[in-house]
Amino acid sequence: MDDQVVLYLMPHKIQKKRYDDMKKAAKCRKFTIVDDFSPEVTHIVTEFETQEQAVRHIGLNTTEENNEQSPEFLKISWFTESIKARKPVEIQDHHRLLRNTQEEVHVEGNEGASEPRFSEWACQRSTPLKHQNDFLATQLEILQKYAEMKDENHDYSRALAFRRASCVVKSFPITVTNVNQLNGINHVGPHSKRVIGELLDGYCDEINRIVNEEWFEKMKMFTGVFGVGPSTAKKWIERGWTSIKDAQESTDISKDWRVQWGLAFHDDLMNPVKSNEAYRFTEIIQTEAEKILPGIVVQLTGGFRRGKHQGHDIDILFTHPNGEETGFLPKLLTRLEKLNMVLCGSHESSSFHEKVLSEDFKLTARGQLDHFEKWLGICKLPKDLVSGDDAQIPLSNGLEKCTEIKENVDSLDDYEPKAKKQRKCHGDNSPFTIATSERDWIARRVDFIMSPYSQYYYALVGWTGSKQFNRDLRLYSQKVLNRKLTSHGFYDFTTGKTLPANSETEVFENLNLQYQHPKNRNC
DNA sequence: GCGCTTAGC
DNA sequence: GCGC
DNA sequence: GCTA
Ligand SMILES: Nc1nc2c(ncn2[C@H]2C[C@H](O)[C@@H](COP(=O)(O)OP(=O)(O)OP(=O)(O)O)O2)c(=O)[nH]1
Ligand SMILES: [Mg+2]
Ligand SMILES: [Mg+2]
Repeated sequence: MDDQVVLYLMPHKIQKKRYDDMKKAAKCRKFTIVDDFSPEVTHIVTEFETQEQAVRHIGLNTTEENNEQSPEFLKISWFTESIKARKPVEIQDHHRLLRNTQEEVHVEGNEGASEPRFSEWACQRSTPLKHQNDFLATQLEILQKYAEMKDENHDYSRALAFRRASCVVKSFPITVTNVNQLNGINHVGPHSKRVIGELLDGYCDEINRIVNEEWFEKMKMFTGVFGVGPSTAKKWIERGWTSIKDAQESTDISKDWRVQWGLAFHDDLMNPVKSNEAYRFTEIIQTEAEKILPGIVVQLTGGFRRGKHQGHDIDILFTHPNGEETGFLPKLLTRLEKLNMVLCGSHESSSFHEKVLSEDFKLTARGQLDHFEKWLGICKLPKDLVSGDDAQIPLSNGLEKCTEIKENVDSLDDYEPKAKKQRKCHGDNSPFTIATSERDWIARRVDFIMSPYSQYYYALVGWTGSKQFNRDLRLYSQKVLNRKLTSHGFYDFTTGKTLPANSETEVFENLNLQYQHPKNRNC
């Protein structure tokens, strides 16, 4: 009788319910089963294919074989047989996990081919910007958007379904000419198939009716305002408003700073940001950032990092390899305000910073938060930086355009400017007054994010997106690996610990996923 | 029938 | 809406 | 509810 068996059942790749049932079954039969891996574990049971995969997820540094002491790595089949026998059965070779050889294991279903079979997970497929089914994807995303805006009986999930169908055709290797080509492909169900079939025949009534709906046009227009979502947009339509002007002229409009500034600068913000503009702005920010904190890493992320030529904003991620990042964002914002580049914005903190709970990051004497990780706002960018069709406008030139007060700037370093400075808004004038005044700059939505170096590569993956890629990655993490992925890390629900990553590649390795280049994350 | 990404304000 |  |  072998009473030395200590069982560890890895939760990865097992549905939560099934996992709990299995543990219960083991406990019923008086097996010694532990929740977390520890050195006294003798039998590891897992759904992973190979021992190497399992080892990586236990987070064990078992590069060396630990002689007779090392635990057995076993398939689920050993577990089920043991449950049936009501005792641990004798281990045979077919119970053991495979060992990785030099060669990657072949994916079943397409012999000899190098391409893996079409995955049900978007994060396991390549989704480039330019693909084979632009028309179909665009049309399916009309259904997505319409469902998002209708949002009656939880239409948001229907919207998700259409988005997934769209992402399938975006990553499909050939142009779809017959709907039967999508047979057996996940996330393209009867409804999407019907729509695709009709589109291929030249006419889809459902989509036609939607694009001819005035309500849909108005919803798209109003939700295009920064700070206005479907709920507010519906209220505005019910008031009888039909144009942005109607909202701008209203007196009892929301006091939310985002809506006020969003309405005032709607024309500017509707104008898409071009990639050249984003690159140049990033260089300006890098120059200023390095003055404040030498060694800082400045990375343009968001859609531009995925190779998009246009975007609705500029997303910039910062980190510092020596962990000297605390307090940087407030300094950067103060600096940009002195350069007269900031219109308005707001700070967000993070609950994931180790120090945020322990130390007193309260208010400084100047009444400003001195610790935050994210800033969302609107910046002023010189018009020639925007229009400059990649001409040879030197950066300094672009900068001067923003800074009527530039001569003073360098001597202003710790000088408190004039009267009261509002928290969310800059200057004494109203957003509308500023927007309609003569100006040589354009308003742009900007996001700044500071990440501790230990979390940087998770932040980079998260802020590179796309949003749909993130959702899929996070769902995969939860359902397949039973772990939580965020832009701060990759957590084990049971141990509460996170796996470190020192590159984007390592983030994908931790997830046991093929690396996807940013340009192929355009889900 | 249930679940559908995760987080801050 | 789609997958389990 | 809106935003990333
Ligand atoms: N996890 C998660 N990440 C998101 C979500 N929305 C956006 N992100 C991430 C992925 C995006 O690429 C990144 C920047 O957000 P943006 O709204 O700026 O999107 P993106 O830059 O991709 O497109 P854009 O051209 O700016 O419209 O933030 C979300 O709902 N969940
Ligand atoms: Mg963006
Ligand atoms: Mg953004």
